[in-house]
Formats: sequence, C-alpha cells, structure tokens
Amino acid sequence: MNGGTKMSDKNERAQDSSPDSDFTNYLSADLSEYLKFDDIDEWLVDDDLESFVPSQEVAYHQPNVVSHFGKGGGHYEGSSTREVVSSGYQKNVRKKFSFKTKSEVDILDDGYKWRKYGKKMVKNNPNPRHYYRCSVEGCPVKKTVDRDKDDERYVITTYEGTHTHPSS
DNA sequence: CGATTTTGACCTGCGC
DNA sequence: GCGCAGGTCAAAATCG
Repeated sequence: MNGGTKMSDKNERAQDSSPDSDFTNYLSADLSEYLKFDDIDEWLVDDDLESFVPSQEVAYHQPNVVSHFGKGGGHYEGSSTREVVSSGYQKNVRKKFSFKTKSEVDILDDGYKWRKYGKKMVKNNPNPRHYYRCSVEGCPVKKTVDRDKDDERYVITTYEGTHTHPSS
C-alpha cells in the first residue's frame, strides 16, 4: 500500500542514465554452449564455439544495442579492451549481453555478489525470471536469469551494465 | 546483527 | 483509453 503515495522523488534509477562506459563482463563457469543475440526477440545460435575468438566484438545493426564479447579461455575479463565497433552508436548505446549456459542451477558464480531484487513469471515460459542486481553500490549492473522455454536444462543469463568495482 | 531473500504490489511502455 | 507484459521496489522474514 505504498504505491499511491510513494514514487515521489525516486525516478532516476529507472532511467539507466549510465554513461557510455565500457562493458566489462567475465564469467568463470563451465559453459558448454554460448548464445549471443541482439534482443529478446531473436537469438543467434552459434554452433561453432570456435567462432568465439578472444576479444570478439559483436555489433548488431540495432541502433541501440551493442554487445561486446571478451573471451579468455574460460575466464572472462573485459579489462579495458573496450572498443565499440565503428557503428556510430557508441554515443548512446545500451550495453546488453546475454548468453545461454547449460547448467542445473540458475545462479552461476561469476565472481561478483548479486542481490536478488525480484522474481517474475514471464509468459511463454513455465519458469520464473530472476532479477539480480550488483550488491556493490555504484554498480549499475543488472543481471536477469531465466530458463530456456525450449530446453529447460539451459539457463539464459543476461547482463546489463558495467562493473566498476574490484572482483577481489 | 546485518545482509539477503521472498512475495506482493505497483509503475511504465507498448499494442490494439 | 484500456489491457497486457515486463520490470522495479518495498517491507518482512530468514540465514549466516
């Protein structure tokens, strides 16, 4: 019962006004398969894992979506090799990175601490979607985890934002 | 005790 | 303009 009277002076967090910072994402899990996409509307499946060369930049023709890849042999670490592809959208791009992982658990340890802030049941999916946010204050990084509706054994993790705190 | 999780309610955007 | 879907926050409960 606080909706009607709340939301009076809080409205900035909703606007991810995060500047064009470099997208630093890394993972340290036993990923068997990867899946990159540009938006939730379409997924681009890559059968060849070899296609994921180190520091691979993936830029889509989307005027608002640019995914940055950084592989390091099992250990991701987007140090600072940020290099937005010559798309001209590096001015106002939304860093969104998603991948599919074959795991039994939804929460994969990526080295950072995440605080769950919501769970929602999305249509077209018998499984709920988990919303995570970085526990570190100042980290506008958000993570959403949901299961593949076609393959329940697959977990889709979507990272959004940029980590700006030490992992260790 | 503190941090985190959990569930429900509520808000926003888009579609029709 | 209303409805649906998705996304977020808040208070309380729980765990370490």
